[in-house]
Amino acid sequence: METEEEDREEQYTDPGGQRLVLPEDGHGWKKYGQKFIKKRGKFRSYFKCQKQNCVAKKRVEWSSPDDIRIWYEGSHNHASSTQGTSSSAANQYNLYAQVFGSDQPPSRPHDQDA
DNA sequence: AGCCTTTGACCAGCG
DNA sequence: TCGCTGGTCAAAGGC
Repeated sequence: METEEEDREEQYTDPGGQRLVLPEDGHGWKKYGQKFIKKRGKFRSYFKCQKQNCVAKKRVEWSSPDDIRIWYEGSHNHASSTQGTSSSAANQYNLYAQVFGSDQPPSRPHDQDA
């Protein structure tokens, strides 16, 4: 439906020196931090929308270039950069996108000690 | 020149 | 009370 699946591949550098391929959402994201979640044994990157009116945030968690998890937090104040031929789903509220299949929301069900 | 990326440190909240 | 983690910000460097 409103799922604008722009399958573009963006490359980000992994602390290990690898290249991660993230699907472009049609927005400009600015990376503002990266941390290693010991509780999960995975890396987590923090992205923020470049628009000042945009308070949307993007988070990427991955343990391997083949196992990446991405979810969005907040909502966009402007339509997707990718000219929405039709109505873009950029005005949705909290939504977490599962690019690599279905998974869990941003909420941590429980922190299993590592 | 501008823009983006990366790392470290700091802070806060919670157990 | 302390420790720990997670999250954000800042600065610098590079292209």
